[in-house]
Order: sequence, then structure tokens, then C-alpha cells
Amino acid sequence: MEEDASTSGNSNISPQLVNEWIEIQDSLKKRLITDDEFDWKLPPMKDQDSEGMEENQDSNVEILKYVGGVDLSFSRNDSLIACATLVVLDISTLEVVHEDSSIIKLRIPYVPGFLAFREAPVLLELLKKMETTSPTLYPQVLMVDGNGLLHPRGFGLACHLGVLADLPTIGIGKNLHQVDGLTQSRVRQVLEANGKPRSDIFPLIGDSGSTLGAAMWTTKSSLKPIFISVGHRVSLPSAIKIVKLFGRFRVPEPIRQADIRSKDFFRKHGLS
DNA sequence: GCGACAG
DNA sequence: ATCTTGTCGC
Repeated sequence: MEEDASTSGNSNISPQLVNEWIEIQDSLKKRLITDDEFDWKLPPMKDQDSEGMEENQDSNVEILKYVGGVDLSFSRNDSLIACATLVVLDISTLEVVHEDSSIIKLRIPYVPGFLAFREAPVLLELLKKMETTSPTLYPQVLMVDGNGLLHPRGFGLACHLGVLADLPTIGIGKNLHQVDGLTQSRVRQVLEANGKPRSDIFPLIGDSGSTLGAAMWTTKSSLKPIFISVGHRVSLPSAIKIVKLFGRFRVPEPIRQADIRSKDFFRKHGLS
């Protein structure tokens, strides 16, 4: 009788519910901010386009220090059981200064385009908990494993989480979600057209003409790019600069750590 | 009808 | 997301 809520292409979800979800996304989208709107400033860049003149101005503003990352891992035995993890890194040391995980039983299946309804609730709990538990380490910006504007209705998990938590967020996808005419093959074509795969960035412009995000080859050796998109209160250029602060692996360190620690947490509390 | 479809 | 070995690389 029990349905596997993690099965994709699931029929357990009614059209009515999906319509409700769409309404919620459209409603929350009215509160979405896609420009820079935060009370800190980006740290001075190393070799980037030296716009130094304006970077060192306003000196009463604090510099970005705490970047968060969230991710979920799943049990191989029971696909309904998941572990959500929130980590916060200090960008000056790249060390994890805060970590918290929560094991939960998922009640909503993964439906393409509606990932937020499955994962956002737990992540919001972790954030809210931290707000009272470790307010001094609370992230100034959060990296989310999932897309932001790069979404069928322009409101992916990163946007959803950002609006509900009223926190600056950046969407990081490891695979391209086909949107507005953008396809993997098209991204490859861009790659070939521009030469060899190096540490480069290409804007993802849909058929509609709008820039939905950027494909970024974070490592010289990475054949596959990551897909960055605006979540909430952080512009794409700023999001890219922030991702560049963690250029050691293909996946930005905050999300990579959340992923690693989420899986480790499972091993400690049961049969993976 | 067929293929695509974040995690 | 998860099922999976070796392997190339820093």
C-alpha cells in the first residue's frame, strides 16, 4: 500500500497538488530579489577584473566571512529516509565553523521542477535552529545544491529557500535542467566553439533572450561544468565571484562539505 | 508518439 | 539522490 515517495516519474502526486505548488511558487516569486541586496561586501579579488576603484570605498561595511552550504543525502535501504546538512565555512580559512544535520522521513516525492517542496522544509528548520543556537556564525550567504532562476518557472530551490529564509542564496546545479531552450548539447557547442575546456564561464542565455545563469568550469580538469544561477538577493556577477572563492574542486567547498558530512552523519547513525 | 525532466 | 572498481591526479 505504501508508495515510494522517492520514485521519480511518480504517480502519487495529484494534478491538483501540482497546481497548488505552482501557485505557491508564483506567489513567493513576487518577493524574489535578483539584485545585490546584502549588508556586507565581497572580499577584494585576486586576479579578477580590477575594478579596485569602487571595491575599497565604503569602509564601514563588513566583508563577507561566513558562507553556508546545504545538501541532502539518502539512505540506500530506505529511500524515504534522508539526512539534511547545513555547514558554514569561514572564507578566510576555508574551514567548517558550523555543522548541523537532521535525519528525516520524506513525505513528498521528487518531482522535476518542484524540488523545493521536498527539500526546503528541513533546510529551513536547520537555518531557523541555527539562528538561535549560533547566531554569530549564521551564514551571510547560502549556497544551495539545486537551481535558482535556472528553473522552468524561474523559481528553483535556491530562490524558494532564499525567500522563505530571507537570506541571500546562490543556486548550484551539477546537471543542467533543460529550461528555455537550453540543452547540454548546446552548452557543449559553446565549449567547442570557444576552444579548450579551462577554468571558464559562459552565460546561459535562453531562447527568450534572458540570462538564466552561467556554466562554469571550476577546475582546469573538470570536463563537466557546474551551473550557477541567482537564488535571492545576490546578482549573477556577485554569485560567480563568490563561487570563485572556492576554486579547489568542481563543486564549491560549502556544498561539497555539506554533501560529505551529510553522508558521514548517516554512517554514524545507522546502516548508511 | 518520443524524448527531457535540478536532487 | 542511490546502486558501484579502478584509476588518474594533486
